[in-house]
Amino acid sequence: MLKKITFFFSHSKQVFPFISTHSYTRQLTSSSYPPNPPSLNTLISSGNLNYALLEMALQGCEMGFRDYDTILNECVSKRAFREGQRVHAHMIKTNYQSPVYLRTRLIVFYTKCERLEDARRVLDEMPERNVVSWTAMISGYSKRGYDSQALNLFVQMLRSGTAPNTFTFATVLTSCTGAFGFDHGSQIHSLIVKCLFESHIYVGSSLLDMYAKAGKIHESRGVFEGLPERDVVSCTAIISGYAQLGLDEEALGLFRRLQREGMTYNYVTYASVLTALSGLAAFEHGRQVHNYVLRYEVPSYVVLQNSLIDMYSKCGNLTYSRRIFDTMSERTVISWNAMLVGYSKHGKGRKVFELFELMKEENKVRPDSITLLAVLSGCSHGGLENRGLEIFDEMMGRIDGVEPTIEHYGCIVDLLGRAGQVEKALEFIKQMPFEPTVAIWGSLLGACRVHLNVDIGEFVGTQLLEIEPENAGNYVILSNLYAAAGKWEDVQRIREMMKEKAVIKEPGRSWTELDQTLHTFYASDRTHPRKEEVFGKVRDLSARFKEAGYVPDLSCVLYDLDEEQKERILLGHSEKLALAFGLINTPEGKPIRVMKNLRICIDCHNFAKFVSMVYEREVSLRDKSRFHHIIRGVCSCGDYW
DNA sequence: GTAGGGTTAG
Repeated sequence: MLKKITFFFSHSKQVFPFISTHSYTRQLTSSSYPPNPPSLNTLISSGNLNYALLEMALQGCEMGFRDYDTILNECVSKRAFREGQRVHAHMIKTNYQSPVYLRTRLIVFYTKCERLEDARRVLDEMPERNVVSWTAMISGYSKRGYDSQALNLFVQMLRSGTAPNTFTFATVLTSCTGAFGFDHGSQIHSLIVKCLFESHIYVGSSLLDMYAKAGKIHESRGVFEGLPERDVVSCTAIISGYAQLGLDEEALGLFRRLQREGMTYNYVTYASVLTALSGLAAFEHGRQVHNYVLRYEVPSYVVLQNSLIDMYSKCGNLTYSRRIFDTMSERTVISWNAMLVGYSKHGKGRKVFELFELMKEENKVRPDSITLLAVLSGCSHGGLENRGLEIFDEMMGRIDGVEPTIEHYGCIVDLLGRAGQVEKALEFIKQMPFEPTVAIWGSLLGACRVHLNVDIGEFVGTQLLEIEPENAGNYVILSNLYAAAGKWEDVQRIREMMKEKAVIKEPGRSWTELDQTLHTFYASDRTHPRKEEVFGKVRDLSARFKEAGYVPDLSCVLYDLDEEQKERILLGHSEKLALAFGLINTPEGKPIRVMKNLRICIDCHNFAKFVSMVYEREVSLRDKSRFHHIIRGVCSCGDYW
């Protein structure tokens, strides 16, 4: 199938008007000494909080509503916790009867200073509350990620008979995430409809985002299309909804449509567009976005740089990623993680380790759970088993360190399995404080296949088929293992089981970029306009490679067919079609880049090695989880993935 | 006095 992404940044002048930054300095003229001592409000608004507080104390001040209001406002904007606390104490000491308005300010003050318990105490002690005080507290919980507290408080608010307003709904919907997000969110949606707020732009964008995050993209789109007006946030929310679900082409298509319709965008929109481009590995398009972003320096520039690091890495160009990383004036933990993950997925274990050391040395940003995942997986794939184990032990032993999750344990299973220590990996699984997941069994099964451990492989495979009988991939790996061990009866048995139970979820799809167009191929594709030419090329390649020693791995086909038919199926694999297409259309010596939506099969991996040897081409193949850089028949993955 | 979208992994 031919999918062309139109060159959607071609009208740069209208689309991205040049943004000039004006800076001007305002000379503050110093006035003569004031004839009268400054009033409390003047002191506060001049920003001299401490002086204001001192005045307050010295005068044993009779503070009024306006004084408290102004000073608390100042404390909120400066996040001045100690000072605000003193103001609160002053209110209590002088027995000031705060109105709802000021108590709400106190709630906001405490939530902004991340003192949720203090904020809640203020709310709980209020003699009367209104919708704003409830919403301020709900918002405090939501922003800090205390979703269940936010939802509980929302329910309490409803029970108290206070009607939510648009602020409340827009806020509380952001806490509808995770396992029950959709249940809560759709109930709240009903309330919104009843209150006639469905068309409200803030409520609507929060609502469509809730649906998108729950994976209900049709509902999300429905809300979006029903909005009477659109703005940058609602447009970005729907685009990012598609992108985050991996519906990259849809995200870009919608972006183009909205762009034609005159949508405005900002750095968040760019970040979402980059996510979609990364998914497609659309290098040239990504580079264009980079060009525009360079002119779009905003305070959140670091977010965009993080997206760019990731985009270049997912497009196979780590050099560009590192260049951005090195020139950043400020780095967040995400910047480090994006770079570390990049090295790790490209199989560059030593680079991962070096960068991690640099991160610790710089000591500006604390490693988090994702950092450790990247480092452990990098060590595992880069042959640095001992380093990986050391880091894991260190992590377990430290109080201030990262709490190990099941994923971290999974990395260690992978690391041991990859190093050939299959028994040790099994022991490790048995001692974990977690129930093993399908990912963990799957990783060990892969190790059993590579290291030909049929006994453990059988045990692991059986566990896996029980937990996840519908996943066709598990049958394939187990069958590969039996085939490699020459146990043909078992291969037959697995094939029968698969026919009975397995569901092939997603069809294999590969694509390659040529002249800013993505050419997509499905297995045994009959839709691409140049299919005859491509199939012919694959057949030629196969014949040529056989002379050089290529033997088709028929164990990758689980259908009950004769050998000739099996070979025909193998030759129709989408990766081979995309590789052949790349060979036809690119000049000699140019690296070939192919992307695949699933994991690459053993036979195609081997086929790609022959492409690299016979044609002396570098082949870069990105599958679902990692890169395979193949040079002269040797793959960066070390034949283990 | 209260509000919506974003970047790393899976």
